[in-house]
Amino acid sequence: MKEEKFEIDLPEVFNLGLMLDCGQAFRWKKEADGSMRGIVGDRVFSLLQKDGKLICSCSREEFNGVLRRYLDFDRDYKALVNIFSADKYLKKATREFSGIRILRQQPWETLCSFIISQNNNIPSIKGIIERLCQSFGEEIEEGCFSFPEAERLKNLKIEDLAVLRSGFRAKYILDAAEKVADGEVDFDKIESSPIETGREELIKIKGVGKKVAECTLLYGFGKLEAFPEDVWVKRIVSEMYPDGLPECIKGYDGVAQQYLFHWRRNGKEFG
DNA sequence: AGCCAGGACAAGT
DNA sequence: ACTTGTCATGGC
Repeated sequence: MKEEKFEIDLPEVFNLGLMLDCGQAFRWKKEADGSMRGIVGDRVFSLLQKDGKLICSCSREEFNGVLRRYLDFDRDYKALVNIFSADKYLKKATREFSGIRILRQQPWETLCSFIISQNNNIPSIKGIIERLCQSFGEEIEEGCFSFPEAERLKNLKIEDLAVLRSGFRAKYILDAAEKVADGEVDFDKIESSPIETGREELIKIKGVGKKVAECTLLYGFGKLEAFPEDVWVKRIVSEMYPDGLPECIKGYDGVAQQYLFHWRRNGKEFG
């Protein structure tokens, strides 16, 4: 099989390694040569950021059809970061961790991943997801498995998921698979509706509360006004923004949240 | 060894 | 409408 390559110039605010490993997605791995290897849908991609270019192990058509959207390639993050700089903490966070973009992952994978994330830590989340894919996904290439569809999971029983070691979350995964596969939670509707509709739909799933719903809407549906509040972001809000979030993030609350989350999680408090 | 983790839920005020 | 105990499991 021939290894295709496609190169493209990068926009200004773009850090591939950071955006793929800052708690949005859980399946990308950094290779020895610095490239990132991961799976989107039923394709394995190897991506390398080098000298202002992105080098992709795929064709131009696949980049335009899959990665351009996944990486939020065409949004002007430079302008966005500039708007955020009106706030002093965001100014620091965006400078220190410049180049984070909000990924647009597949909705089902996003939903399922953040159900698994609840009351859990990132290394453990990655392990559970990896075992989920190995156990129930399709092997695309040697050692690379797709994320199993809701239809694949919906008829499984709790015992079948024991291999995941996902604890109390197993029953939540099954309820989500059932409601999504049966259309009781309608992804097309969520995508084409205002965010409030998505919130109402997603929390119909057992084990999906406000936080998981916001994460799904942000990372899976591109609703950048979604604002997930996990323990870290709650600390940020209570310590730095006791009187409310800054006006400058309006409409892009989730983007600001991602910078602050990563900043705080990497040991920064007040600076 | 014990505490915590990108929470949600049910039961109790 | 707010607070609290509980839920599995693993990482550190």
